Amino acid sequence: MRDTAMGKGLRARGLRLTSQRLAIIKVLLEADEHLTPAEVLERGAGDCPGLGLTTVYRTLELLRKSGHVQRVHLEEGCHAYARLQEKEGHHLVCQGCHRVVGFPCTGLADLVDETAQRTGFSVESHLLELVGLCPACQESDSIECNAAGGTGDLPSV
Amino acid sequence: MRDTAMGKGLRARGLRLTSQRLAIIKVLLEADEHLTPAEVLERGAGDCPGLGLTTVYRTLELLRKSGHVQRVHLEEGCHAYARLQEKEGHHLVCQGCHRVVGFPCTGLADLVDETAQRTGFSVESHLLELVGLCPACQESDSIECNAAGGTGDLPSV
DNA sequence: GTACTTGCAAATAATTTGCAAATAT
DNA sequence: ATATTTGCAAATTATTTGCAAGTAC
Repeated sequence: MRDTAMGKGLRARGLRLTSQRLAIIKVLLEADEHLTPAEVLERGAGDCPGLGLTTVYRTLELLRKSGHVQRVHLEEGCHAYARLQEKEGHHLVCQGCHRVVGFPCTGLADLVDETAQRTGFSVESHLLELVGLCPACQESDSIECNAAGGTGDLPSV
Repeated sequence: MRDTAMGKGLRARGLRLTSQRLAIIKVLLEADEHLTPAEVLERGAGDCPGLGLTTVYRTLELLRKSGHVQRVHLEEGCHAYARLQEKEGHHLVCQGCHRVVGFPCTGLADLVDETAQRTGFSVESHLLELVGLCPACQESDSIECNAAGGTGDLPSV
């Protein structure tokens, strides 16, 4: 863990690599899904007994600030975390198993430019999140392995 | 208010148009920014004294389910609400004054299709939010009319 | 008249902070 | 050796729920 991008990222900022932080990084690297702080705690406690929720919150925030982890925004229950998996990470989230796959945001530039021109806004960043079903969850008859449920009960986007 | 899309939307669902709901709808229609439930309460209380926060939460949720209002996701302090302003609403949010402008998501289809093919996911919906500065806030020297502050202190997307 | 709504108060859940003890470097 | 980090407990903040009273239709 010490030599991962996350580990190096922390050191580069003059931060210390404690056993707690290493355990949290390990959890994030091994997870395919987005995780809440409580879930990170649960998994991390395996490697690091006595790990505290406060530390998890603080470490996730450090990793977010150094750009290694990103918040995943969900209609219900916001603020889960997932690591960035490819350059320029945006997230593709599975409704069934919560797996998160990153993808680059190429192809968005035109839309952003056009919108910026039309509105006069200067666009500094963007958040793009696709929601759907991963191959495995499509097969296993939709949402049966599900946890977070649907998005609502009427039309939306 | 009774004849607005929001008002009709509620009636269409067999819901009643109470003074509280009308006041909340008015607040949303008159706001250019995204608002937290507490802010909606504060403004709505002008028209409807005694309006309760519980009612605001419940009404925003009803409007969200009927597709007239959407949650705006922010890195810090998620879960503000803004009305949908154009078809297929996505949001362009001003960091300075929190104004929210909607825009249609045309141009995203290719990216979505390509990503779906590459990953095998079936994509059911997406969340796109652009963040930047509106024309007014660009002039008045960036973030001076600001409230929510920056996004962090290191690189990100 | 009746079913839907409201607002209060209380319950829950999520997140942050103060601080003394522990620890990485 | 020392500044950073931890974890507890407590404080905050956000959101939800039960329920009797009120109200739109």
